[in-house]
Amino acid sequence: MPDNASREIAEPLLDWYDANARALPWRAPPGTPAPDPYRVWLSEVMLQQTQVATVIPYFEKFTTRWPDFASLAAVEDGELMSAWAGLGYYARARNLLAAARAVAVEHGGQLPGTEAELRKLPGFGAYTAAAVAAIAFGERAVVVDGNVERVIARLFAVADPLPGAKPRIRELADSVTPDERAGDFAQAMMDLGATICTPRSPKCLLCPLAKRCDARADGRPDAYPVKARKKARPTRYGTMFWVERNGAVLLVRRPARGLLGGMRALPTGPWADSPPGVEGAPFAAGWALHNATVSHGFTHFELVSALASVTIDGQAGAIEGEWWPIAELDSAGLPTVFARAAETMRRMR
DNA sequence: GATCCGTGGCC
DNA sequence: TGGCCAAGGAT
Repeated sequence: MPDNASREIAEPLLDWYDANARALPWRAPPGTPAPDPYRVWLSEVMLQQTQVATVIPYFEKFTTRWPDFASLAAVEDGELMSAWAGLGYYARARNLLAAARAVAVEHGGQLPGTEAELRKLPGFGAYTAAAVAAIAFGERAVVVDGNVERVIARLFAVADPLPGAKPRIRELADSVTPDERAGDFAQAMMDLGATICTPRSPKCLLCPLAKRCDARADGRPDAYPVKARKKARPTRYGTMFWVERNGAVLLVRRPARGLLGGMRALPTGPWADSPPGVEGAPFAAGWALHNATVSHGFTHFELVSALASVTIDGQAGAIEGEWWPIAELDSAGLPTVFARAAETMRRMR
C-alpha cells in the first residue's frame, strides 16, 4: 500500500473505527483478539444482502441453539430451514449446512484459515471468503461488498457504471487495504458505508475521509456509484391451496432448488401470466376459489396469488404432505409469503 | 455476463 | 405508490 494511501485513508479510517465501531454480537472490540471464526462465518452468511437489524435476532437464535460447527453440522435439513424461515435467500441456509458438514468431515471441525481454502466451501464467494479470512484469521484480504463499492466509488469518483466497474473498484480497494488490521479495515469500511457514507444523504460532515474524497470535492457525493437501471419486475399469478382436515392444514416440502427451495409451504399451482384458477391443485376436489389474494414481491417478480380451499372429512387417502395443526402454524417455519397467506386464510374461514 | 434468488424499510 | 437498497452466491 502506498504511503499516501495509508496516511490519507487507512490510518484515519482505523482511528475512526477505534472510536466509533458498532458493537455487534459477532464482533470483537477493536484491538482485541479475533472473534470466533464460527460466529464470524455465520454472521457473514446472514448479512449477505440483509441488513444488520434484520440479522441480529436470527444470529442470537442460531448461536444459542447451535453454538459451534459440530452442533450445526448435526442438524437435520428441515430443522435448519425452519429456523431460517423469514430471513430469505434460502440457498444460503442450504449452503450453510453443506459447509458445516464439509468442515466437520474434511477439516477436523475447524474452518480453514486462508481465503483460497475458504473460497472452495459452499456459500463462500469472493466477498465472504475475503471477509472471514481477514476478520477471523487476520489475513490481508481485499474485502469488497456493496458498502466498500460505494465508499471507493466516492473516494475516487469512479464514473464507470456498476457492475462493469467492479474490477476497477477492486483494484482501488486493494490499493488502500493495509497490511495490518485488514479485518478491522474491512469492518471500518462497512461501518462507514452503513452509517456515514450512506446511499442517500451521506453525512460528509462526520466523515473521517471527507478531506480525501473526490466525490465530496465535486460536490455530489450521492452521484456515486453510478449504476445501470434495473429492469421492471413483471407480475406473475398463481394459486395457493388450503386443505383443511380435523383442525390441521396440509403442508408440503418444496423442491430442494429454486424459489423457496427446501422450504415447508402450502401447495401451489404453477406461476403464470394470468390467474390460473385451480389448475395444478394437489388433487381433484370441490375447490372454493376465494376473492382475496396475497401479493408478495420477490427479487425478480411480483407474485399475486389467489387462495383456494377445501375441507376434507374422514380419511386423507393418498394425499402427500404433513397435516399441521392450524393453531400451531407459527412454528411451521413457513417463508413469509406462505405465512401471510396462511394468516389470511385463518382469518377468512 | 445475465439471471435467479427473499425480505423489510425507506422516501 | 413503487423503485431502490441491503456485509452476495450459484449457475
